[in-house]
Amino acid sequence: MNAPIVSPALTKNQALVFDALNRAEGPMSAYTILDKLRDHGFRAPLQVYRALDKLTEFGMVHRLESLNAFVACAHREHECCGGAQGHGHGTVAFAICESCNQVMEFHDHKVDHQLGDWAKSKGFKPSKTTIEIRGLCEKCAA
Amino acid sequence: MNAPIVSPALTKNQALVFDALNRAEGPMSAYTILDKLRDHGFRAPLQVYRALDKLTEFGMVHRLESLNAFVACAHREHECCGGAQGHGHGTVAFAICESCNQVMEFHDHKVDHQLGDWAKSKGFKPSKTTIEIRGLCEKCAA
DNA sequence: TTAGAGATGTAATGTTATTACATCAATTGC
DNA sequence: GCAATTGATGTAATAACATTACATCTCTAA
Ligand SMILES: [Zn+2]
Ligand SMILES: [Zn+2]
Ligand SMILES: [Zn+2]
Ligand SMILES: [Zn+2]
Repeated sequence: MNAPIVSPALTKNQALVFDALNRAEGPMSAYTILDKLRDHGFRAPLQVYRALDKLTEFGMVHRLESLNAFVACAHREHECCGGAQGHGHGTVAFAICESCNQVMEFHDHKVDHQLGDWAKSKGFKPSKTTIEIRGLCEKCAA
Repeated sequence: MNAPIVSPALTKNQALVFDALNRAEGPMSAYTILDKLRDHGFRAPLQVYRALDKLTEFGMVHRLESLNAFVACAHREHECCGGAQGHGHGTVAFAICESCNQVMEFHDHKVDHQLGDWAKSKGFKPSKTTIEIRGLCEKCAA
């Protein structure tokens, strides 16, 4: 099954974590989230990790592998390139500014299809694809 | 400066780590490498991390972000898509089998250029790009 | 010969993630 | 109503990954 099109009802902990990520300006580590939620009763890492697992499964949150951190989903496109991954669309990519920590989430058909073609040609069956560009955003590169 | 075309002379520790990675069938974590090299005098994680840093800088080793692990470079292509990254070629991508842990390293012009175009259009200056496809290799998917 | 740069050794610490086990709450079937 | 199941939660302990700090050591260039 793919992730549901409509966001599922969140549990209390999931809602707290999702809210924290939405308020944040950039990605946060699980332990940073934990610290932000201590006032709301969070005491242990597992409370955060469990919520993040579900939110990721729902496609509402993405994990940035090169940062060991998490961001709320920011994609604004229609469903496309439907596949086994993500929010019912194809692979998501991220551009991460190493100066201001801003993250841009985007989806690129051509990249997605090209990687899909490569996989097909090799008989490789993708389950999850990570694309992360580290560098400097326009503002910070100036 | 880009990485040198010719591999530089390696220090003793760098050579030991590189050799361990080349002998390995798949990616290894820094601590796994440490354990393999205890007989050769390695005692602390930092000895491994320092060597890995240099080898990565030389383009002889790649870090797999989604695994927190390292592989010896396996690319066999000519220099192309020259850029600020890697061994004098463009971005490298990896397909990682979650069943047998085999890793395929490849370079795809179209993907590279497409991501480069996206960056250009946004004024983003890439320093390092990570592309990792997790899934099942042909053999394991059968 | 001495000052600087780079490599090394070691210990301690910091950061990220998981395992194990107990408990609680909502749902289902009887 | 009342077990049985399922999923969410709480807590502690531990595992896995990575860095900081500091002391040597070696080579080389002035
Ligand atoms: Zn998204
Ligand atoms: Zn920036
Ligand atoms: Zn390579
Ligand atoms: Zn396989």
